[in-house]
Amino acid sequence: MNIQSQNNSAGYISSPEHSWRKNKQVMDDEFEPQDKQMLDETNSKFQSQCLIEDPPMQNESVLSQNSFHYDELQQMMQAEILSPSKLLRTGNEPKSTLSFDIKLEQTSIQEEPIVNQRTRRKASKANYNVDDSPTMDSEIKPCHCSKTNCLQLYCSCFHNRRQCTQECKCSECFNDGQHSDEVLKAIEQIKIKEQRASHHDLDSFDTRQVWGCKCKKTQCIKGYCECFIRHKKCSSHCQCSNCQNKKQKTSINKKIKKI
DNA sequence: GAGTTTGAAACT
DNA sequence: CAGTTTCAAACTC
Repeated sequence: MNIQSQNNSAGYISSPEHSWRKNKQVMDDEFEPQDKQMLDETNSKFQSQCLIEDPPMQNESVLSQNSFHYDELQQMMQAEILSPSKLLRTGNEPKSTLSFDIKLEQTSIQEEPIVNQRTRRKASKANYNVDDSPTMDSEIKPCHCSKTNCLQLYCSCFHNRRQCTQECKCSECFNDGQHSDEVLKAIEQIKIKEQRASHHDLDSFDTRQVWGCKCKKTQCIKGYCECFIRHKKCSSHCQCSNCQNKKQKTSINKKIKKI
């Protein structure tokens, strides 16, 4: 078994162990106790194979999920800056190769070709991938930021760690490849706040991750709800009210039969 | 397309 | 850490 290490959108890499933990959390939310026992056995085998067949990570500092390494990030950003800037783009060409692609090449972990690689989930609600299929960067909708210089997580482009494009209608954009210092500072600040808050062990820049909605009025059935947008059922992580997007208790046997 | 509503992000 | 404000996207008309 060759378990692919997954990159996240901040340029860090989730280990197979980390992925397994996330999968287990999903399982804990989705299945009945009797179903979980069956899956636990399967997961135990899976985890054992991870431990046996996957070599130890070569560079833990690089692979650390939540650590922030300014020098490495700067290297990545510099590489990113080398890509065509917003001013040179036509809007039709593929957007710049993202920073984590470069990081992945620095590891010895086997990777899929970029074409087939599971790309980062789109960031903003408008940019969420509704069918959970791989998302081409060029499919990400442009932002319309007017006040944040595209340097906060409100900005879908910034959140996905990609430069704004000519299609964006943002004002005074600093995420255009010409303001790398500002971008780096913004990322650093977010990471620092993330570490202070420690609300979760997830990465703010990993937009594939869902850590629960807090919908109050829309019953989690409108585009405001991140779970709904992703065709995910709300889980115990959510703090929503009057939710109409909760999972239905179904037997795992039905799910297995489908497989 | 303008105005309103919404929930995430940021702030206090 | 709970409440408030700010923000950009979703939504409505």
